Amino acid sequence: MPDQRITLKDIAQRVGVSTGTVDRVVHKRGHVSAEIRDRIEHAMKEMGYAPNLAARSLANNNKPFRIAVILPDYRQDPYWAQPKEGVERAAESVRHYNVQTEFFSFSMFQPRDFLESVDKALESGPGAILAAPLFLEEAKILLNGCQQQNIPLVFINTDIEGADILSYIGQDSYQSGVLAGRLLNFGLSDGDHAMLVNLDKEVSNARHLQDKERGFKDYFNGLEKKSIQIHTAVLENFDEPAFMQEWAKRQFEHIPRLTGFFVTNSRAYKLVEAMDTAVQDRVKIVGFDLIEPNLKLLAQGKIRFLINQNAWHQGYLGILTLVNKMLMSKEIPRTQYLPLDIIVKENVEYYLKRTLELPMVIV
Amino acid sequence: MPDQRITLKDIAQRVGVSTGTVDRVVHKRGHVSAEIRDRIEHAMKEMGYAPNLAARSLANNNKPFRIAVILPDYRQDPYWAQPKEGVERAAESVRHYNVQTEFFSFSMFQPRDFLESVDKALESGPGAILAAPLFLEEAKILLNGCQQQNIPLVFINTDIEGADILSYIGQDSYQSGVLAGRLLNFGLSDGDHAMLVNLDKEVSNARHLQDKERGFKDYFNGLEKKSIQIHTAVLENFDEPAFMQEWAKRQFEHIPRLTGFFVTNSRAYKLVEAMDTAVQDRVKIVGFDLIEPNLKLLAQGKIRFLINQNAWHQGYLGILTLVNKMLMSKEIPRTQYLPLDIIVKENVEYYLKRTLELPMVIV
DNA sequence: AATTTTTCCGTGTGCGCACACGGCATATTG
DNA sequence: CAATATGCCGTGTGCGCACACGGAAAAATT
Repeated sequence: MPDQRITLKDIAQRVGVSTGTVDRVVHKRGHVSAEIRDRIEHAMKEMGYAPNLAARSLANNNKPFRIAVILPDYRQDPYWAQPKEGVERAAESVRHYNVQTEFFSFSMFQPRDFLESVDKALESGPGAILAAPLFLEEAKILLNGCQQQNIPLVFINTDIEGADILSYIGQDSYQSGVLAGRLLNFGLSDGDHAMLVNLDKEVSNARHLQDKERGFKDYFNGLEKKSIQIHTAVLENFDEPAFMQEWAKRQFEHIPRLTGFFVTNSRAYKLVEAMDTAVQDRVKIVGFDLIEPNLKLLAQGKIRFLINQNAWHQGYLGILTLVNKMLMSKEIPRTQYLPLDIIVKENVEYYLKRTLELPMVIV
Repeated sequence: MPDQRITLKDIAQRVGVSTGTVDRVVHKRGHVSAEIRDRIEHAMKEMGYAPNLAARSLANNNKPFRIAVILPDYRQDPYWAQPKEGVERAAESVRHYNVQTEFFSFSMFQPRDFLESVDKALESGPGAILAAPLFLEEAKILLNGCQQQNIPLVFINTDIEGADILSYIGQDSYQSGVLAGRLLNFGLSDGDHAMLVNLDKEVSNARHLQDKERGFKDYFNGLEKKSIQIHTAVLENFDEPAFMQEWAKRQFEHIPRLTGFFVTNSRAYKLVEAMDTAVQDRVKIVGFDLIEPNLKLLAQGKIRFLINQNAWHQGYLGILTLVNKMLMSKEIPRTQYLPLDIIVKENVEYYLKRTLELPMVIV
């Protein structure tokens, strides 16, 4: 590694031009003859020039970079507080670069509300947009708007196949289903029944839920030694305790050997609440996400495993990705899968801490 | 959040002094009257001053910050390639700050060699030191040296209780033992026997191995429903296949229901290699770390679980911690526990990727 | 009281980069 | 051929901070 950093001036001296000319080449701002441009580019390669990002950000410090963040309202679902906090943390740590964030929240079951937020966000004339595109059709409006105004866009939580975005940050839904199968399987015996439970309202419009289901079933189909029968349920009324309890009771009557559940989103706690205490201790449940009600049940042993979707990091990385691209001119991969953390009572502590004391210098 | 960032100049104008005076207060360099110092400090709090780190690093850019890195030779043990790579990656990403790293490797079973590296490192006059203090007694020499020369020190992998260092970065050894117990327990039935295996040469001098053992045993002692008997083995000759095979054979003769193993470091693969194929498929093994030979056996199902010690991140965070402290004046916690990632075949992929495509911005 | 020392504070420069501005050539036009 | 336009390039300034330097005032010494 080179001992001394190469600067614009070094390149300029080597080629015999001024720093201004080198700068024009670096930023492809034209007004440089082809010959000199070639010589400069050649020298940059040869000497291994890399811009000093600190200096660059200093020189750019006058103009703010505003990022519009479109996320569901966290008051409707505690899950969405996590990406929000990640965004805030990231924003805090890139404030030196004059990065500003503005939130546009929407009601997570109302596509129209999402569209409204999209409009507001676009009208605010942002330098970039970070969004969780929960609704497939409505997300296309957002995609169009960004394309027309040439605004870079990052998706978190939900990807849209073929969408022309800067990057998707989230998990591999299919594989998380497979993993859930594997984890649930630890607690099941040959001949047991397991059930996949969707506690959501837009399942048919939510690709990632379908992917999880596919992965889950594929895992059990691939088993050789055991035979586990899989059932599926979609419950849109997950917010009505009476209904849920009635439903749960019926399931155990119909399926005596029903011993495992996989809840495909962060609402596993709602399933637990629908069961009698005795049943809670008997069944094995695998769910998602480190939100408060789930954590409590994990500690009590009523939820066996949680898979961490790293929602906090989705927000955090989302902001950093945009900053990297727009301010640092770094290349960004189209898909950034976050790990599928397996959480049990014995290791949960360290995942909770992590979001608080993250490194501050990030690279 | 304030729209416009507060600068030294703002403070200076407000108080009615020059930026130089404010700067002296910021850096506690003295030569400022008590009254003006108070007024400046007051103004800084009131206006919410935070230094522009980019500008600070620019202004400091002339003097390199050299970090000496004292790690075991990775050619003796693939595990140690991981922190090394983490260090290199971090070094690469803070090169803008004129940070330089120099490696001083030592033979991991020879305390004398460690001391030699310590001497060399100290003589090189580094701005900070990152070390893995494998040997308790010898590490104290390092501690003394750093204290005398006032060199900030970060430990990874192994902590030393009460040591006056900037920070320890690694895992909670005790808890990783508990977690290993929990994971192994999935595959054990009432009456089974399990064995904790130390494949190492300095066990009595290695606190973290003892902590893991304690955690592991505590877990099984706390079980209510099952009764699992725990055995312990220390094998210093883990590098002699003939010896290992002979040893393994004897164990199964003596303990017919021996079905689970917990290998307390990254050498689980050496245990597997000591067994017949049929036995390999029957026993349940929990080990540590995502190194090549382990990964292969994990994919084959011959290792059930790996606990990720996040060795790569230990190196990575180690460097960032020092940079944060010394160049950014950030406060650093004495202990930075990394999560205990549970790795199975179904989620291993994302942990391997993560080290390659980490975020890139600097703060 | 004159000098020296000490205390305290302002000024100036540079870090590497971005970009506006202006100037010198050469090309274009009447 | 003069006048204007255009392409190319150098110069200068500022971003916010760190720190060396020097000067003025106050304190201590002779």
